[in-house]
Amino acid sequence: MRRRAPCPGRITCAPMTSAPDAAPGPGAKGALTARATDFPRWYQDVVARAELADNGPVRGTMVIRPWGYGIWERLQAALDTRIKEAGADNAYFPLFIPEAYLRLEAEHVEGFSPELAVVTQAGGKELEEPVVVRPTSETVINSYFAKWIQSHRDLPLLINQWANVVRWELRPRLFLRTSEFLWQEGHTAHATRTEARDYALKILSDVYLSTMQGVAAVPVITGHKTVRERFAGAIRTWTCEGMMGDGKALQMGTSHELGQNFAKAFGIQFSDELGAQQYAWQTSWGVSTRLIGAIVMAHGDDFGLRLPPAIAPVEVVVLVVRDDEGVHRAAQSLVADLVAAGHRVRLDDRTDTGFGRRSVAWELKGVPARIEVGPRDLAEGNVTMVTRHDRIKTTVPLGGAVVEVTAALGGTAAALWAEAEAARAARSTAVTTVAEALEAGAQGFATLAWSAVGPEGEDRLAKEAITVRCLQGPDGGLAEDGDDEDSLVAVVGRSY
RNA sequence: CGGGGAGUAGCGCAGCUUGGUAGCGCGCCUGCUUUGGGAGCAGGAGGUCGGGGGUUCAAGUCCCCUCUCCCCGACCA
Repeated sequence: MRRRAPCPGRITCAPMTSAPDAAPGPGAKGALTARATDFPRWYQDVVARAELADNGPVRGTMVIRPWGYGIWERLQAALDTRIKEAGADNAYFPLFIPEAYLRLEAEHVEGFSPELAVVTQAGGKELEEPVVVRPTSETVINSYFAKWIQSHRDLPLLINQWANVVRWELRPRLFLRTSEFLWQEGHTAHATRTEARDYALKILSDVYLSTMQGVAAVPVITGHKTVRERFAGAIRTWTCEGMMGDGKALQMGTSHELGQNFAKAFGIQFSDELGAQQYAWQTSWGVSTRLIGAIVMAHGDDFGLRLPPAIAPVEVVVLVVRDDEGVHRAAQSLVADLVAAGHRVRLDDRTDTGFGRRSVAWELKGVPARIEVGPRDLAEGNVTMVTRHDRIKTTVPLGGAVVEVTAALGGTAAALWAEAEAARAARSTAVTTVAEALEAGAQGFATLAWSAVGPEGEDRLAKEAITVRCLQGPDGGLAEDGDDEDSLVAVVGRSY
């Protein structure tokens, strides 16, 4: 990487004086808990100190603060573009669902009933028919699909909605598990099983994998869930599983083949080309604000959050080091140049607050690049650039700062990706027995033949809080329709 | 629901054993000096001690009741 090398055109290339081992310890003022010391505590600290979110007044609820919501908006934009490219249109369905709808699909209601919030009183009186707050919208949406779909010409029907959903949680964790969260849920109906399956896989790769890996720079593995782990009401659940900094897996998104389960429950039928009545084949798929938690836990370090530029609400912050007219002028014009170059920029000219405090604040928030404009550098026509992911400081000529920042931002995502992938590789082990999987799975991902596990092995693993995260084909790719169960590979580990 | 803990300033906590003026750190406000990695000094604001009852001359502290929250055991984006 150019910035590390002694570099012509620059005056100095210095790493920061405080190496990672100079991380603030427990005694330091306002320090973060070290990630290796207590990962859950570190996570909470980062979420709080980076001002991503607060706990809501009702247990399990979450207030998403502007910085956290800014990340969500960037993720949303990336996902929404891809969803539309996949042909789905946005729509909106109601928050309240008749309780009776949930009961129409047996597995579905069984899967969700423990976490339903049910409204029994409204308008000052008991409701004759209780309504549930949607935990997901299969039931309402499909009841309308049944009305809208009459002919094979109405298919495929591809709908997405951005919404909040409620699943009452006993053990809440900000972004990862809250009683209310924001997500996107897609619901589609197709004429054939193959078409539905292909669409579920298209979403998995072209929307989810593309966003998680290409935008958020989080490496994920894909595969399908075991019967035990799959979505209530699906015939197959495809999943994206990321590995967090402590070796635990996080389910970051799922895409389901629903078969004809809901079509039969809700009467979604169409006349085919021959005039015969057929039940539609369906999919549903979703990702949520949990992705923010994934980004924190996959990329964060002892100094706080680290964001890939594509989802950072601010890509570059220009810091006025001290109150000086020339410095202010230079900083302002640099901001203008950066904006003109297409970057999301913020000017920090709060010189009534100490420089160190402001630096630390932006570092905690994970802003990918900072430019420090101070009189000392400026006297020599320079500014200092700091890249967040490696915390390396570089002195660059003022006139070349835009080019330098653009180049640095271009390398940030790749660097974060490489680091996360190396961490995952270091915690991934191939094993052959359930006993070995118990050990390796406690540290990270253990891979072994599914035939060596099976539903019985799954129970054994579950006693140690280890689950099958996904099943893959013999070559490590997605399983093909014709694959023999015994040829599959299981990836197991602890999870959030 | 079973087991373990905690409620005192915005946040984190001490004080309770042995009742006697409500404290500390961080944060916040004002002023001055500062500002190139969490600044210093001085001054200041901020409290129904979770709630109710009782004992006592006197309760954050002792007794009874009650509420809430957190952590560990069965599900999930």
